[in-house]
Amino acid sequence: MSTSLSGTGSRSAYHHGDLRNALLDSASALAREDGAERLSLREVARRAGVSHAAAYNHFTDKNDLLRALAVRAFEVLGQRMRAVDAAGSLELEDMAVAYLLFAAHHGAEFRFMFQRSLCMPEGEFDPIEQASRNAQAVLREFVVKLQAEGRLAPGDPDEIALITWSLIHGMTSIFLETPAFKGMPLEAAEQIVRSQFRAVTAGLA
Amino acid sequence: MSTSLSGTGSRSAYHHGDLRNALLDSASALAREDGAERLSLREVARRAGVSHAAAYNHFTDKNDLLRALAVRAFEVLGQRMRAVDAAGSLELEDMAVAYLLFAAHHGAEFRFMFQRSLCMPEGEFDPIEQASRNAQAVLREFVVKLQAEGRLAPGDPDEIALITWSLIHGMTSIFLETPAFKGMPLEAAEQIVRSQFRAVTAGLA
DNA sequence: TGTACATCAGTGAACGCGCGTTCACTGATGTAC
DNA sequence: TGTACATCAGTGAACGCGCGTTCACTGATGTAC
Repeated sequence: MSTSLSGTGSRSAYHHGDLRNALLDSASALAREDGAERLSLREVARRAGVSHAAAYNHFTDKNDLLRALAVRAFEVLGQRMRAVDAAGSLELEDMAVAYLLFAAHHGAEFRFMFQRSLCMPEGEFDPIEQASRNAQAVLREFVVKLQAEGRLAPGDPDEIALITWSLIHGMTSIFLETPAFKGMPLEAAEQIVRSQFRAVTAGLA
Repeated sequence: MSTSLSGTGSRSAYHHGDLRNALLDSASALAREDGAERLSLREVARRAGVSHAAAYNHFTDKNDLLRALAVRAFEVLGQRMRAVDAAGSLELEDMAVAYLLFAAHHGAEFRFMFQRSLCMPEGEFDPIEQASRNAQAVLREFVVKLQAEGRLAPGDPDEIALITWSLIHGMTSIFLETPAFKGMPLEAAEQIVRSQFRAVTAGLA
């Protein structure tokens, strides 16, 4: 994601090739280092090695960039979850772990994904909301599959997916935010999530 | 909390009486309205009806004010939890509900309490960490009491308190942050927390 | 293959703004005698 | 009870700063002929 779309690197520095994604990468790295709320567009551009005005060729304004960051993150999350499904998993806990791992590796984006006030939507159409729904749809499809396989009790898949999503999100938040868990090795967190999820799934099966 | 400590209101506007708490109240209200990350000291003072320099008679700088906000919030949370204990409760779920209600009513402070980057401690001594430990100590004492009463299996109370705290915090975070749950009536959230906690306690008893 | 030109995607100077912080000041209050 | 004075807790002007955004510009690239 941090490599240029031009691939060859033959583009001159002047015409960057994929400045849009490079800016998002810078924003993500800076958010990780300094905190999401201290992000400035000028610093993002500086880090991407470009003048601060250059960003306006790719985003209408600062909020647009931040929103794009959240949208791109939701797309990556969706990919990770789709990969779990495609790999033939039949366990909800695999989805939960995919979510956990994504959050652990993209803690900075995570803030923008769920804390709307950081990049207030302003308009009637909220692209982050749409991206969020797309990711949740992956979980819904997975729930439908598990029901078809008899791994999950029948019932409104929307409702089950919502509850499951919330549970996954909540458990992940604990590991990201609770001071006592922050330094925990990822493998240990993964094991806890798995055992909790087995208990829950037993209840839903 | 928004009333002056002087009580009588006889103090002139010039000598405010309890500007320190008034500033914290303003900060809390503004954080709720505009988002914690957009808080400015000048706006806080403006809202308290005072010049922006006045704040420096009560706080060394902006971060000091934000830290004090988090500390005060932890103290209130501790009081709420102590009240549950003092009322003779023998159920972990009562503590969980107290936590949930506190968070629901103090969502703005909640951010400062757990998101250290908003008011970076800077120094060797972190007053927020201390305040946090004080609040957690209340839960620990409660766990000890439940164990003495035979309501909870014996075991290291520190460990049990930590797990319980994390669970409470995680569940609360779900209700505060997950879009699907944000608009949920508080009573409904309370019922969910209670039923979840009964299940967990059954496992720990 | 060369040339003219439109377009794309950068640059850097400039703007106004609100911010955090400092400062000399002053009005209000409390205390000593 | 009055007066002198120290202290407390405000005021408002001023500072420098980094920010988001705009602008005229220009270099690099792609296309038509």
